[in-house]
Amino acid sequence: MKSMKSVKEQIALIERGCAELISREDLEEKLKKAIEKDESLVIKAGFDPTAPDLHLGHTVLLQKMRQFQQLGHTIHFLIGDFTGLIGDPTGKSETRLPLTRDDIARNADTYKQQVFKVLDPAKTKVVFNSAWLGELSSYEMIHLASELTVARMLERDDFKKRFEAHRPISIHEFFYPLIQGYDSVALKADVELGGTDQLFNLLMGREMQRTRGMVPQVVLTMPLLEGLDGVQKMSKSLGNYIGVSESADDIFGKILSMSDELMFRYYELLSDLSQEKISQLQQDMEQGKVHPKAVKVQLAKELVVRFHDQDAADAAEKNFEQVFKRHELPDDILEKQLNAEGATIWLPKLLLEAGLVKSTSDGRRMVKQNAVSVNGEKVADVNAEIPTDAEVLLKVGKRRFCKVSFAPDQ
RNA sequence: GGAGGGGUUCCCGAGUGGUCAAAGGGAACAGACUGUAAAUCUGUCGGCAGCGCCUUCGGAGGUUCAAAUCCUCCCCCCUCCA
Repeated sequence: MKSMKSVKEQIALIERGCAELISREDLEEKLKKAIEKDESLVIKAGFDPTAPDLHLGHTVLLQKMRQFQQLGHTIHFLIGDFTGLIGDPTGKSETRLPLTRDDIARNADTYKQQVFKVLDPAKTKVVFNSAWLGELSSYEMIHLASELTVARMLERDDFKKRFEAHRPISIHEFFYPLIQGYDSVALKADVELGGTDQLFNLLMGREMQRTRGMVPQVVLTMPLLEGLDGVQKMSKSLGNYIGVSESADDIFGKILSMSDELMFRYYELLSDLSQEKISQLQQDMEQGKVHPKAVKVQLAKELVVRFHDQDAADAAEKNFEQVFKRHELPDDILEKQLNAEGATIWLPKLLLEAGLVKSTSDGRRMVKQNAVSVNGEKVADVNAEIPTDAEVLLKVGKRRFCKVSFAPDQ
């Protein structure tokens, strides 16, 4: 811890990109003490155990967590296996299925695998809130509930809206913020990180710590990253996400296909570039000094490097140029072997079996829409028959390829 | 416990006996134009050994030549009163 930076330097770094810091004075105080005593702060961030499929939206938070690690602090990566049973109240949350011990262990492994693409494992403690929450008796649980009033709960925006709209709020949903707050007590968290939508829950931790005479945690919220549609927040269920485990080509392609407007949002929230450099890029682009696509490529490469490596990023770029700019074939095309059941095969059927369309009807449509090519030649005839005596190269739309070979029918 | 409202294809949402695979919008997909950007225009948007046929409108029955539409029972959701 000898090399810990000054309070000022640390705060400057921590504040960057954040939505809200509550409060700066508290953080200063905590950092000062940490430096004096040569200790690291306990940084808490909670994650839902049900969807261990991290996407770029999560990494906004992870990046911030990594910064804390670089400053010498310890991350407590909290997997809300207990809270997961409740489900964060979203207003339309379905009843969660109870997770088994095995599920949780498996999910935790997946989490680690993905999280450590960003975080430093040596400075990360993975913890489960069932460890302490599972120990609470019903008496203690009810006692916990007595700490807060309904009116206080209704201050939470989401609850308030639902209450005013006469939409249902289940009692158990009140426990979510309560329990999340209690987690902070149990962990003795110094700082808790979360998305802006978590503000209420994060503040709850502050409040509950204060009630117990602890120095309340500092709350740091990060903006929510919009999904590829540019409107709704990135989420797996909306299908507008880029997963950290996706292939280099996919990450690259998805970044390139998003709107220019959105690109700078991604720069701000995801890039390691300094704010000044980002502004410079934006300015250069607006003045026509740089092509928007080049700016986008830079971002795409930075992210591919982060989740894969430099080689993968270069390859992805090369592949991309090859396929979309020069309309050539990608280097690695999915190959499939099918059984030849006759001398020829109906094209829509072939597309289906190659996995390029979801039904023969879909295949017919694609053919009709002039989206299909066989061995480089567009085929628009719905009744086309393809000979099964040679390998065929299929292409549907701009990015779906498959090389099919036929095995003699048994 | 009582009263009322509602469940339609991915989403919103029309449709109250045939002309309904079901209006309209959104999303999505494909084509043109591009930078796999935006905007715009066009088309598609249940399935199928292959265009005519099959299955869809919460579920199960029924009436009818004909049902998303009418009847019966059931399930689910919401609101108000208690």
